[in-house]
Amino acid sequence: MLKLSKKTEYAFMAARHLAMNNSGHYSTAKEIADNCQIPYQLVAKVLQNFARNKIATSFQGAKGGYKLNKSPDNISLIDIIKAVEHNYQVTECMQQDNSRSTCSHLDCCKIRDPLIEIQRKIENVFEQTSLKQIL
Amino acid sequence: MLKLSKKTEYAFMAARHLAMNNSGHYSTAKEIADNCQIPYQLVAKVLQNFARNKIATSFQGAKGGYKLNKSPDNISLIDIIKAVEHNYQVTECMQQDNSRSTCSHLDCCKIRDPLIEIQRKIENVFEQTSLKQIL
DNA sequence: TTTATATACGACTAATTTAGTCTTATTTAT
DNA sequence: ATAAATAAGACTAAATTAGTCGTATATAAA
Repeated sequence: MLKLSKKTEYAFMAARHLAMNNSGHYSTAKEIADNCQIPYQLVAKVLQNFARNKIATSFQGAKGGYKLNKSPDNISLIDIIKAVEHNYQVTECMQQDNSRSTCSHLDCCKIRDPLIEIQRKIENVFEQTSLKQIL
Repeated sequence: MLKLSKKTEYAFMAARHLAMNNSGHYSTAKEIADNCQIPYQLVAKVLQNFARNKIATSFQGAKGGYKLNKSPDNISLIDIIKAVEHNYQVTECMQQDNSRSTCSHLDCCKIRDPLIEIQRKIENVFEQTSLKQIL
């Protein structure tokens, strides 16, 4: 429990790679996959998510690739997480697409509200850590 | 990702139930299962874990059950989590039974050390929240 | 001393989620 | 044209999580 998914780990690695590339050319999915030894298709999707979420800009075609939109100290880990994870809430009943009413534990479950506070604190940890800090 | 398992949710609920029982008799697995609408066998195991980890004391036989060993403000959520979850680390490579050498990402993976710090902060959130706070 | 009611616990199965692959379309520099 | 890249959905495999079953043991009370 509370384990980061590979998707998030790969996203951190890919973001790190993009942040450290100052060679002029755009970083490609293949390059990152090879360099970090992670499956090509997975990095590719992570990078597509970065582009969709404005963390990076993509350039299609030959000599294409990705570059970060902001400097690493202006990108927080929560931005990266939110870009690749559909749901990163600590409990199911906190997930956006779940209304409270779907909880099967009814009124017995009084742990939801205190857990929301915990969720907030954990999110804060990721929000306060910038990409620069993991370079 | 970062989702608490049902096991942990059930553990929080069961601990809450134990904490609020001042009726004199020991709380049984069946009672908690019925009251909280969670599968009997699962609560039973959670409670067994509580007993093994000295969070609660068990009494076998008829009129048996469980009672907490400490007052709710002296039990932190991390105690409860550690009692029921074998591994609660945020990344695989942080899990006790994994040495660094098993990481397939080799030296490319520089995210481990910063994540250890994040792990520490998250653990801290659970450590600083007592059972009393979720009653 | 038998019965009913509990915990203890390992083995197993089912369900869900996560990880990874395959395929096809589109874009663009050369 | 061709090669090299992103874009994206459908699919499969693997792993984890959730839940069940069966059996042993302990104990209060009839």
